Amino acid sequence: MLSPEELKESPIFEGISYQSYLSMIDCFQAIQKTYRPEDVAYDFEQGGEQVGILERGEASLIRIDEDGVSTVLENLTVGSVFGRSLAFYGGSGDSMEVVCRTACDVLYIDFPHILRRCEKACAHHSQLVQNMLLLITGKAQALAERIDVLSRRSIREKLLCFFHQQVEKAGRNSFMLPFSLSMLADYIATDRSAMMREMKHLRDEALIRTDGREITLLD
Amino acid sequence: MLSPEELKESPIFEGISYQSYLSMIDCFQAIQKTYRPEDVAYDFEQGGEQVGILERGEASLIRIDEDGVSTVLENLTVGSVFGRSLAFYGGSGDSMEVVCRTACDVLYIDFPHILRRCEKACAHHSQLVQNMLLLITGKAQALAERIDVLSRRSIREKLLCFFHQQVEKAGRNSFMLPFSLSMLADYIATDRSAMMREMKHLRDEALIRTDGREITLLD
DNA sequence: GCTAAAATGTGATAAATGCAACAGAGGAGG
DNA sequence: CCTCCTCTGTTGCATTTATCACATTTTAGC
Repeated sequence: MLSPEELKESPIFEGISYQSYLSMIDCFQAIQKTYRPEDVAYDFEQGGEQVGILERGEASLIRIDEDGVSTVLENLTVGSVFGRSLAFYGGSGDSMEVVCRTACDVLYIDFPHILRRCEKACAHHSQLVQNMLLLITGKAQALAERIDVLSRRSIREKLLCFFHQQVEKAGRNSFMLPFSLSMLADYIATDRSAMMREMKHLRDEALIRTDGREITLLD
Repeated sequence: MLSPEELKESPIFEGISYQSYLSMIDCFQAIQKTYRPEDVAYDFEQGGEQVGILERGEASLIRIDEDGVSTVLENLTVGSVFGRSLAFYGGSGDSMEVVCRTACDVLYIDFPHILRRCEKACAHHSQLVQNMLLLITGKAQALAERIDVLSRRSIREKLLCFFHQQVEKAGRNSFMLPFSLSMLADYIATDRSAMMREMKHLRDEALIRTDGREITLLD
């Protein structure tokens, strides 16, 4: 349950009065949960039609294949949404989980309920649908960005594409890596040592400069 | 402009009366256009805040890099949405276009307008937001599926992942490839001949059987 | 501060992949 | 019928990438 102050910060309930919020929580049977680092917040096997909205903290959506190899599919931050209804990475018998990287607050809502007309009088139901539209648009953008990187044919191109994206966001030609180099290798779906070698080449050719996790694109 | 019959088939205007549709077309300044095969329906440079909704036909979202190499980023079918606001593959200076594969009808709407409260009385504005939510959810699912494939580490794994997805959708262990083998290589971001080689290996090991574009997963 | 764990950095070698080149099959259009 | 074009299928060879192995540095926990 959110306090009136927290409500203002909530990505999904933004623009909704505290009064409406209370009746909507009831109407949607929304559940708020708090997790500690390393906790598993959501399992795609069970999850059902529930969608999770990350209200606080950072988490990762992990895929674990038959051989036990795990891969980060998405990095979730405040305002990220997840759930089988939204992005069912299905087919192969791999299991998938949302694992908290930090302490997290997650709000769960029954997704089909959002799309149904509200029997009880939820004054701001349509506002909530609109907020959800914004959140999912954000998700689509993040996924599209990732595809832009992954569809490159070599490690070098993947790295440069990712660096360009980050530089674009930062608004200047250097930026802080949002995660470790190991996770970067995972993000671009290549071997870590191969990626390190390629980064060295980029440094040698003076295409980038690195200082810890700060990376500068030279032009 | 849609006829009352066509309206019923429209993914974005579903559940909206013809009367409301007419006033919404006006309110949203929606524009419907028809294209022939090979036409460019949308250029991400110009497109602005408009989103396109594919009402009829098939199209592809293509990225063209500095060297002129083009890559299929998305395959669009009826109900697909596209536009810079939805998925800005930005950063690198590559250009991006939506190219029609068949004859297409596309409806363009100003996206921010959807999110603003309607000054004129659009009775079904919230229904439209809800429909848009469904369409974008579909897009997110398609993107997530692609990432599931692209995040695999080898051609073999990519192929098997893709085949499993298709088998899952078909509901039986064989399916028709939705596009040519050349485009499949593009979809999984690898060299065509390398992919052909790997498919031969899969055939030799009796993991799959192929007959033209019909592929059967053996177990 | 100490210790264990994770992250970083590098190299040799094997395996996978990309590239270029070619040839046959099939379709579209004159 | 012929021609042009795209799709399919295949190969040898060069390059890229993954694997393994190791040393060093940084981080986190007690």
